[in-house]
Amino acid sequence: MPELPEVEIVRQSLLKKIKQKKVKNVLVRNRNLRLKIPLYFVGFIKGQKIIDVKRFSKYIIFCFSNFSYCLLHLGMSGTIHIVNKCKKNLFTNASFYSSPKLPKKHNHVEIIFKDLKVIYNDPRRFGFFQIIKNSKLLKKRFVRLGPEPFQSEFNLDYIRSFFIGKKKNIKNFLLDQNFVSGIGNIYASEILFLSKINPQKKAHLIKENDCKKIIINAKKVLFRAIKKGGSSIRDFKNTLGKEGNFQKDFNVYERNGLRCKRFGCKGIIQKKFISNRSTYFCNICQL
DNA sequence: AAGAGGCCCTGATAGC
DNA sequence: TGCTATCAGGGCCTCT
Repeated sequence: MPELPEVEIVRQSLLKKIKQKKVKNVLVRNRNLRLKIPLYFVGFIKGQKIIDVKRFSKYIIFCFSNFSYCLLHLGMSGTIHIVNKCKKNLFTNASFYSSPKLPKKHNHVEIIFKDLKVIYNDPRRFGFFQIIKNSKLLKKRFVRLGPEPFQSEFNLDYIRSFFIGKKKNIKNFLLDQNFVSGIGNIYASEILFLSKINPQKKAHLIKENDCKKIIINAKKVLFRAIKKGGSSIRDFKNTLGKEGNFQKDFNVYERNGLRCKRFGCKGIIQKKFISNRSTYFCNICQL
């Protein structure tokens, strides 16, 4: 599901709902996520006040009042639901919380506040929570990751020096979180389409002008996707269970066999597996 | 050292 | 209806 824009949508609604609130309780139904939830997890978080909810790349960062943190990565299929406490049913435990279309299976973790709860659901369990005990360790956690496309460090000099002598194709570089972080399989194809670059082009052969296009279009695609509430294909929903809208704006992703949307282009969108990941591009304007 | 490939896991869908 | 195979938006590990 989630690339940078989807994670940002989730972050924004979490911040709005739980900032300055105290964690009343934590319920771990299944600790076997990608990283096993440690035994001290509940005790560590319980009683903490959420002073901020930040994000780096595809990681949500809960910031606690004692200067510790909890990372949350949604993996491929993780979703967050925020459910309000339902006053009407205060005396019946059965429907204590209002829950429109709340999935019953795979609700692995619940973080409970006075007036609402945050539910983590993840069928494939590729997501994880991770306690980070201080800001020094937080910095260390992300030290290997490349800059986000929005950061000034993601500039022409950085990209050009990174690409020197590299024979890996550009599409795999956009997916490489150590080069640039936050881009996933959908937006990699979309960025290369806007930049008119063939996804299989070797990085060391990419000219300065194309690097500039990547810088501009990476920002553009991610920014637009955030504005549209993220992309919903298969299972992404925001914290209220509503779908995003950016999938309607896809130029290439899952459009194989269809006409290129670029004005005047007669191309047909192709699907090709590059390193086992589906990749979409126009056979004419991305030559 | 860089780069390709496998693997973690469940669910939806297609084909027989 | 019910099998099996294939594919999913991520990231880490291992092998060459």
